[in-house]
Amino acid sequence: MNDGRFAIATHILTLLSRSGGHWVSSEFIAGSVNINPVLVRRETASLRRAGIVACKEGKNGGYLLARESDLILLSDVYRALYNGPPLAFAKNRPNPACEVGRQIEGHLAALYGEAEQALLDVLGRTTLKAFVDRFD
Amino acid sequence: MNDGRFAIATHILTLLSRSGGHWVSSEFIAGSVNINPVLVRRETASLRRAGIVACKEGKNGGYLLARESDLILLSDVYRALYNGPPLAFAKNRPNPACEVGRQIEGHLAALYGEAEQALLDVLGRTTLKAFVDRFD
DNA sequence: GCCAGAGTACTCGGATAATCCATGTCCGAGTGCGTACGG
DNA sequence: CCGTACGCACTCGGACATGGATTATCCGAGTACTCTGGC
Repeated sequence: MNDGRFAIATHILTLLSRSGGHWVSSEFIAGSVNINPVLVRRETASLRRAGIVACKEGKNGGYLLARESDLILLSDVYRALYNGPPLAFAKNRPNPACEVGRQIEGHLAALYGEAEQALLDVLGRTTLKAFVDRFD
Repeated sequence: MNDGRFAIATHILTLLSRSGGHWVSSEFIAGSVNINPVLVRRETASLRRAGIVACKEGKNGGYLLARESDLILLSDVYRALYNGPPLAFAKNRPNPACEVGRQIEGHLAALYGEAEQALLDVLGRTTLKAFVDRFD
């Protein structure tokens, strides 16, 4: 979560929520977030697969919220981005010949499960609309 | 947190907790975690700055818990590793000319604060000793 | 004046190249043990 | 035989290469608006 992707996604959705139902291009979004338009499309791809945003190609195309902002929970956004396997150990597996190495993945997975659930509880308490309403 | 650093640190501390008060070298730890010894030293450097582990150079040197394992909370470990500024936006600052871009960092920081606190609450409920006791 | 059709402009999506950070390798600093020499 | 001093082996810590992943550039696919020609 602290890799910036959630921040980008939230920024995108905030812009879409304030667009008044108009299609917003990735280039415009990129200008506000101050990143490359391709990165915007990367994130919107995840959000689109999760059914949070809709896209339209061609002239005057862009992105739009797929449903009302008060029906989008920030936990939905989190899940849309991090729906992969729980990455307790990304690359190197611990040494199975070591008593600790053999068991730690399971224990860490349990701990991570608790932690992630707590995170989702917090994010699930806030809708996108509530978040956007905090802006002037 | 999902970058593997916490997993490595927890693994290290588990090994130290089971060492029976003997100094454990970074190379031995690396063998169990299955990573390069330098990465172990990187993490122990953070843990040492936080006063969680002690180190000794020279022959028969290595690392040791700086205090009893039931006095080390997993939240202490988390704070030791991620004590930097809240990285809501790591690299590119949002466009200040945009109404959303100007405000989103603050709103995200508030949200991240809540989320991180929930995480710390979970981790703060478990001591290193309790975690290690789950191993056979 | 009105309709149809092609052209054009604009946008998303994916493939390929460049950049950056995490990882790995190497070398210096420090410490304890072993050994050898002198008393 | 005992004490001291030197040398060596081992370990941490930081500086400099390397590799893979993130980021940026480019090109193709698709859609709506526009302009032109015909009726």
